[in-house]
Amino acid sequence: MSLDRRSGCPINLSLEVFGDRWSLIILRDMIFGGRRHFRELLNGSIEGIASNILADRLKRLMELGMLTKADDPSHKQKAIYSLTEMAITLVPILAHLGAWGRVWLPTSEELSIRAELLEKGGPPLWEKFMDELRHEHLGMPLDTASGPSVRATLQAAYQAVVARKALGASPAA
Amino acid sequence: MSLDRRSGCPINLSLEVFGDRWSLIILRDMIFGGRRHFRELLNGSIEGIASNILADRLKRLMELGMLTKADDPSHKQKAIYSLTEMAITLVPILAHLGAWGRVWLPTSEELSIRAELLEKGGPPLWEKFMDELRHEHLGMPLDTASGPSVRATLQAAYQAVVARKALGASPAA
DNA sequence: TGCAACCGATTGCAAAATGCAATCGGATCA
DNA sequence: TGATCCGATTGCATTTTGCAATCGGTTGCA
Repeated sequence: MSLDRRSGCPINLSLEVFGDRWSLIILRDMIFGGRRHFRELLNGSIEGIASNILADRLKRLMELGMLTKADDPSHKQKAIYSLTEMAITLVPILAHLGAWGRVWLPTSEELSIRAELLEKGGPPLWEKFMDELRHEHLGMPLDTASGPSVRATLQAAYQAVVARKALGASPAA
Repeated sequence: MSLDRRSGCPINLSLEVFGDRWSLIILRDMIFGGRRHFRELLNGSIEGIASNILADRLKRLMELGMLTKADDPSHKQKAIYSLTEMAITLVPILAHLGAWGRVWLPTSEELSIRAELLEKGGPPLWEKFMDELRHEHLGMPLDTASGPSVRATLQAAYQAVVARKALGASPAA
């Protein structure tokens, strides 16, 4: 919250941007979950952020240039949040972070399948995903004719794991 | 500090490890600064961590399996902290983070030169650096006959920038 | 031998951040 | 018209942080 004890070190400055418990969670939900509205972020994330913290972090991320806010034309009260290029370029970092967490931390299978696919896809997949995000959030044209979106692919893999687990421990046996 | 509101998501779990203001700063100083002792970490880092916070984070990072502590044979009171493999594999993440910060945040020239070199070196340089860290911290043999250490190279570049700036604005004009 | 400096922490206390539940005024929907 | 949803905001208890002083012990030096 401070922004003052800064030291010009890239890592330190990066930590001042998302070195807290929630900022990167919000960005994760926007990037991978496709969430754009306050309520979606409030109720959608598994971790359960409080509304005042969410409001504060959205404001802070806007001030830092990671997000922009606009009126949702379909609903006079709805605000729609968009990622900036600055936030979209976090995708490789999030991919690395997910890969590291998958190796070293007790991740759950259904929630780490996306990290696994993202890791396996490597930089080309990240680039495709970033292009899709630029399209969604910045209105850029989609130059690569593409097939299913990366997010849809990740989501489908997640659903497949959830469905398999719901059928019981030994589904195809 | 919680470790409870966990959600199995790799990114969330990663944030529970170093999603705070100081943990990653400490690891940065150990990795890039070569610091191994409490006092070095306390007085060495530009950002000025408090001693109680440092003690708490070192303990926490040990509990998480990122660090180990041992007696320094040269001094009965000195403790020497070592990185584990889990911490050493953060090097690519730190490299990416530094690269991102260098692009998007107001980094200082002398403190970002290391991030720049690390970025330009790419994965091969990171691997060499990680091997050196494994040698220093885990006692592994150095298989690649190597030339100057990565840390020394980064440090020399930093010193060169500092020296150039100390000579005044237009040194070679 | 004495004494200052240094070792890794720990303590007490003030300030700030966070978590939580209730609530706001307005817009939308039935 | 009334229930529901919208993005927040408020008040308050709890937790975390920052800061300075200090701890008991070790070391280096005169």
